[in-house]
Amino acid sequence: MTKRRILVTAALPYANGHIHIGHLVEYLQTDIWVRFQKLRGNDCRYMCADDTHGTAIMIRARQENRSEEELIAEMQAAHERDFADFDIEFDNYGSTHSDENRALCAEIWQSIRDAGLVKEKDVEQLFDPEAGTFLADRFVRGTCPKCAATDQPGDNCSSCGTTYSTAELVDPKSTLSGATPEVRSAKHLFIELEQLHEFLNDWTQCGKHLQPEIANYLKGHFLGDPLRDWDISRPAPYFGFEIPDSPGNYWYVWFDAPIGYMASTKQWCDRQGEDFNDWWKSADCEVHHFIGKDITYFHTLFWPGMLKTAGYSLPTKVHIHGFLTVDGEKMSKSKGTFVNARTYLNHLDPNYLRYFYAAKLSSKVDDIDLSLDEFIVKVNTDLVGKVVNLASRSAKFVAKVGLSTEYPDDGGLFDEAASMADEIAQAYEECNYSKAMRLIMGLADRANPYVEENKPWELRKDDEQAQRLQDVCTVALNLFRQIAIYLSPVLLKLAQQAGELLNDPITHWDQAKTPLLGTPVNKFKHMLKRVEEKDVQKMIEESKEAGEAASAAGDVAIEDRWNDSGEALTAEPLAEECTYDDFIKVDLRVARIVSAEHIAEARKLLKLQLSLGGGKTMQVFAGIKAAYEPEKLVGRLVICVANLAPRKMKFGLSEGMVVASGPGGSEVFLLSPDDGAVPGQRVH
RNA sequence: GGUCCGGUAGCUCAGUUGGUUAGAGCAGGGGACUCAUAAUCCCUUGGUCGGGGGUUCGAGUCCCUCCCGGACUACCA
Repeated sequence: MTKRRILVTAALPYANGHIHIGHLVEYLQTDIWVRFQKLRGNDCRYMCADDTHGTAIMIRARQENRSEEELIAEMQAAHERDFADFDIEFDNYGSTHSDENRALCAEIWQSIRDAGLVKEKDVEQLFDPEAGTFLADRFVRGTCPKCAATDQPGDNCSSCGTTYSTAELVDPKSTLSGATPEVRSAKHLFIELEQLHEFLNDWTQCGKHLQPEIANYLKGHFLGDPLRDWDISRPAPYFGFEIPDSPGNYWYVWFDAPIGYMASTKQWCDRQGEDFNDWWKSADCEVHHFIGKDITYFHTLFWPGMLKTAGYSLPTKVHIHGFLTVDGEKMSKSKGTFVNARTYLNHLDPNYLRYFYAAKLSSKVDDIDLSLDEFIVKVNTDLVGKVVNLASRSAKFVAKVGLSTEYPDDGGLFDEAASMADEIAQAYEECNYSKAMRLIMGLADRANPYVEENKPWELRKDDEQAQRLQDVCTVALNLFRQIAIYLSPVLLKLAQQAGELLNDPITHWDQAKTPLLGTPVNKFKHMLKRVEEKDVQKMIEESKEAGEAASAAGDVAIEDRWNDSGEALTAEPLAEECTYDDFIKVDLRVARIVSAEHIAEARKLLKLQLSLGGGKTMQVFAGIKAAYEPEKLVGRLVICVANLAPRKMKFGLSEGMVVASGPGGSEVFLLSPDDGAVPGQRVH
């Protein structure tokens, strides 16, 4: 087989936060793939870097009163430690804030200019006069222009869900300084992606570069219409690279981040004496990107467009994975399931997570779930009970004599496992690790009965059976070694231990084809501890404490025996102060729901008739369908906004709103007055 | 509402181009063994393959339709 040259990247972690177990899905998925390729003898290189630019980094550095460089250096060191401790091994780990990246950005930019893809447009954006900076959407909060909810983010309303531009916000405030931002016009540079539409259509739809569901998604959501211009610049001040031919403007972080893949490769090439063009401008070299589904659009439209225009290799494949849930839910700081890599390492062996993720990952974009109970059971039964057990139950019987010099008759077990090498390899190659793990565990399931049937513990009692004993253990240890080879992309430590035990290092996939014979066998050393439930709990507890500390930071906690989580407050911080006059503008009334009905076509809305008493009624559409059965609402009292300007909705006129708390969906909680209140009473 | 992906044993899933009585691991029940990290081995309970139609000699597998779950995406006062 010819040796493939393969360049692999994982998405660059942002320098604004620590690595957590959600990130690790990707870095482990990629690391396993790279280790597999290397084990097969391919010339495969794993490149990554910290993503360091953007407003968020600039702001944080300011808040911490230090330079951006200091901040990103510290974060990068932390990232690299976390990765290394999870046995994630990069051939080069760089930074987007590097000379190599700056040079490559300039070169690619020039190509894009030369191709006539760049145009200038004025953009109105909010500017913070006190902080002296333009504000990205998330640094502005204000009143929703549609529903008048206060303290809403700059790009969409968390109350009514409307999306809008920051310039449309009513009474906007900068979250940096609290100042009222001014609308300022600034020149921005855009890439006219539409000029590459036909190319992108072909590239995304040809069936080779993307998973089918992703190709479909792009076709449905983007490629059906003209592609929008991509706003690629940000005016100063901005932490990043200034655009050489446009002083005062900086490349938007999403321009220079993927180029960071190349810059990291460049560093490696310079160090190794390799030719950069062999990796990025060669038809003989495959380029594989591993990313999460959240950044699909940058990697499947902009990035191929940039590479194409600049004359570099296009990605051979973009492998896209889903998100991690823990016990079926989004990771949650208050539940302690938002676990940082370091917190995990404080309590558990990284190999557990490597194996568990491998057992769960497929080539689909589906989210994967880390069920903590399943995690414990799976790791213990598969790795300890089935795999390691094979070695630990047979090694000591041959510690003195070593392995037999001829491979004994094992009923075809070894050959059978050897013949599965291609099928297992294929599963790894396709990123279908769950299938690979299933096949490998099947081998362990066949190996243990062999030991059982041949009873080495009885053979050792009879000196005349010494040869037979050695043979049986030779078989068991060779079956164990085969499994360790197949698992070595996932569990390199186990492969190392197997190599040490049998005095023959595992370095190549094909070692699984030939039994190991005649080598000495070392004293068996414990290979993998069982997962203890209490350690998992301690990890969750530590994460929970960290989450609580973060949300309580800045607030003086008074004694609170209910110990309510700070999550709700964090999700939706307090609005700015208002006056009594402001408050009384809103006429809140007690109302009785006199009818409530489903609207078949509406997913979130119920149609309500509210009575304020005396025959006065109002029709209200409320987004509570997922939380309440209409028949259970009829008759109850609620609080409504009675003087809200009526609004025409898809299903009719809504004349007010009922007030409720909660994040939305099925988590909506209507307010009720205490007993005694009657419809029509005003809330003061 | 649109697009896409799923719905197979209590749980996690496998079921190749439609082809014998639908499988595995785990969990549950019973037994055995003691070399091994209370690991292992044997036996065993358990499924109208989401529902209903259709195509076919034959459907978990193909077609239609409905129901349910998830993801993305409108709208959601």
